[in-house]
Amino acid sequence: MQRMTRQRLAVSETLAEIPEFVSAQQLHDELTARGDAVGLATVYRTLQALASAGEVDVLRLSDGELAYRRCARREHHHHLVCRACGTTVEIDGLTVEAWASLVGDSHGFTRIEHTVELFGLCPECSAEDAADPETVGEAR
Amino acid sequence: MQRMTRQRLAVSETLAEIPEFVSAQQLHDELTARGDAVGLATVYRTLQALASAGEVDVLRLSDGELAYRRCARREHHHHLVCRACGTTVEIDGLTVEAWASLVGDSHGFTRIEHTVELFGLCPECSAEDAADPETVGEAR
DNA sequence: ATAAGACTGAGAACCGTTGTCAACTTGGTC
DNA sequence: GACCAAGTTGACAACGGTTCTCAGTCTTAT
Ligand SMILES: [Zn+2]
Ligand SMILES: [Zn+2]
Ligand SMILES: [Zn+2]
Ligand SMILES: [Zn+2]
Repeated sequence: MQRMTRQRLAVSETLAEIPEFVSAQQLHDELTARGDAVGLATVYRTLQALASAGEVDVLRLSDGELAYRRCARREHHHHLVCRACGTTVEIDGLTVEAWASLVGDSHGFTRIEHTVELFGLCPECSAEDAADPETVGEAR
Repeated sequence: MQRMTRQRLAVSETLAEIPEFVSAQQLHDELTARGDAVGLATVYRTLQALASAGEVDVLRLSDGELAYRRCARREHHHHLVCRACGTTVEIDGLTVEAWASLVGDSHGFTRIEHTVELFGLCPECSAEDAADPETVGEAR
């Protein structure tokens, strides 16, 4: 039976207040900074649980680490993420959904799953980039 | 200046003979099995070099590890990979390419990059799966 | 209040990957 | 061919994110 604990609440609520995708470690740091410390192992466990319950989305950053985000919609969707500041836009991929199953079918594959993520520079970071390409960090 | 060594040749040639995506460690094992041993660090270095030279494709498996494959075409493309046996089909994604830049533009994002991979069960593995869903391994 | 068992957290373990550095090639030069 | 500068190798250590362990703690049903 699932129990309600201070730790789970802290993880869940804090995650809800962060609009960008964050790694388990970043969230752990944030919790600590807020004086709401939770063990790192618990942060990992809780995020996994939230993810497999479909309450949060998981994304694998280019360096391989996992990042989590509480998205507005629970239905399947994709993300457009700013590489410099992390700003994230939720995208529904009707076009890609159709494309994916079409491609799968045409090759006789079944049980198709797809990974589709978009990365770029958001409007603000694009402006900075145009002004001086060197200063635009590639944070994620 | 880049030099030609026994090790680089072994890695490059062996990779060319393996039709599936393989991890650095799998390739290292294969080389050892073929009596053509190459140090693990060298396998990693060589694969990185081949990848950044655009000679091989890199894919991140669901467990996070990197896998490499010498694809037939050097132009940008995507993959449809069998989760059970690794069979891989190269896909060109004209539809997704267009979709990705359209979505990026419509949100004012620039320098869009995309990650698009399809996973499923190939025709043979689909047949096994239909016969007995329990026996179909989920190797990758 | 009590007890069963779910949960926590410090630290160890894990595992893919990268760094280190002395010894070993390779390839151009004489 | 001999020589040398510098690219390359590989055993091993180190790294970083994630998972495991397990004794102690807390939640919840009764
Ligand atoms: Zn989302
Ligand atoms: Zn989708
Ligand atoms: Zn390819
Ligand atoms: Zn593409």
